[in-house]
Amino acid sequence: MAAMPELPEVERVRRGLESALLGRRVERVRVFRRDVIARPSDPWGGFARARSNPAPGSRRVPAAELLGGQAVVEIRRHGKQLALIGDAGGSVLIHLGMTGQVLVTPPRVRLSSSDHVHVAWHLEGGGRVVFRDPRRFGGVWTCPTTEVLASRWALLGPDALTARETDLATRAGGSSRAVKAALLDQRVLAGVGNIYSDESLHAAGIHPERACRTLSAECWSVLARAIRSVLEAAIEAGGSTLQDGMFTDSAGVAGTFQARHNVYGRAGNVCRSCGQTLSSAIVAQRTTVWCPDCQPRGLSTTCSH
DNA sequence: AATTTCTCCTGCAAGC
DNA sequence: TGCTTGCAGGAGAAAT
Repeated sequence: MAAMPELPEVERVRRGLESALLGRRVERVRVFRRDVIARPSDPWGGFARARSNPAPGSRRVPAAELLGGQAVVEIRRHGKQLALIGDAGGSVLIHLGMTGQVLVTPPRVRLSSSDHVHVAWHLEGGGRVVFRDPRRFGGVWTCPTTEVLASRWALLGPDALTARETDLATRAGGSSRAVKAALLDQRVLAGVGNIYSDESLHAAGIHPERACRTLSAECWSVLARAIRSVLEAAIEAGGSTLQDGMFTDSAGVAGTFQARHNVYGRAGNVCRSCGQTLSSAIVAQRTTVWCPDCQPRGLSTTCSH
């Protein structure tokens, strides 16, 4: 029901920011909520930040640390994370969490923290980029150098858009966990969340509860290909925007891939491939939907393809 | 050591 | 109609 930015949605945002922000200089930065900002060097990488505004003892973040006065020279993405690179070498890492958005808005639209806008970057010559996130599972991390950014991203697995079967088999192959749990683990594979794990497993014909160690090399290969093709199709369709859908790209445009979901959100409906009723259960703490015919639970070491 | 469960937060929907 | 309850989930911390 909620709309979660996974890799395709973040990639749409990245592309939008590339056209709106690249080469532009940040004139002024406004911070409405200090507690969404941290540094990778903060305790636990700043993830366990205090939840009050401002957090007790939290510092005022210098504008230069948030790209103030700098031109944006590059916009990168790894998995679900986005980074704006400034011409002084520093960068701002943004994670959208569940309900985060990065929007390019006209300067005259009035903003406040009651709109859940937490940070606003005013651009030289007009225009503005804002980070808003009602549920505040997302956040902003300031990285003094691209090395700091790279070291943080090194904690993640390979980007799901380019990951190969050997990446998956090496990082998860021997595990007893359910294959869905492995796909959701960002240290295994970066960028896949609940929607695209279910869609990919359906496309690959693999049951979400199959233990990783029961998957053959052939299965991992089929799965890696399915992940890439599902993500590519989703990017092409502008990502998935669900009913209470927070997700839009940086211009506020919703995606259309939700209309092509084959399993996510369709429990009890019929499988579009075979007509069987789709099953649902909690797997890896997430609502999970699959087709009992297309994705046999079987203990065999081959997938259904 | 590996894996599972709990927690954070808000808005929407279902149920009485 | 208006309240309460439940649910959605990314990812670290805590528990197993």
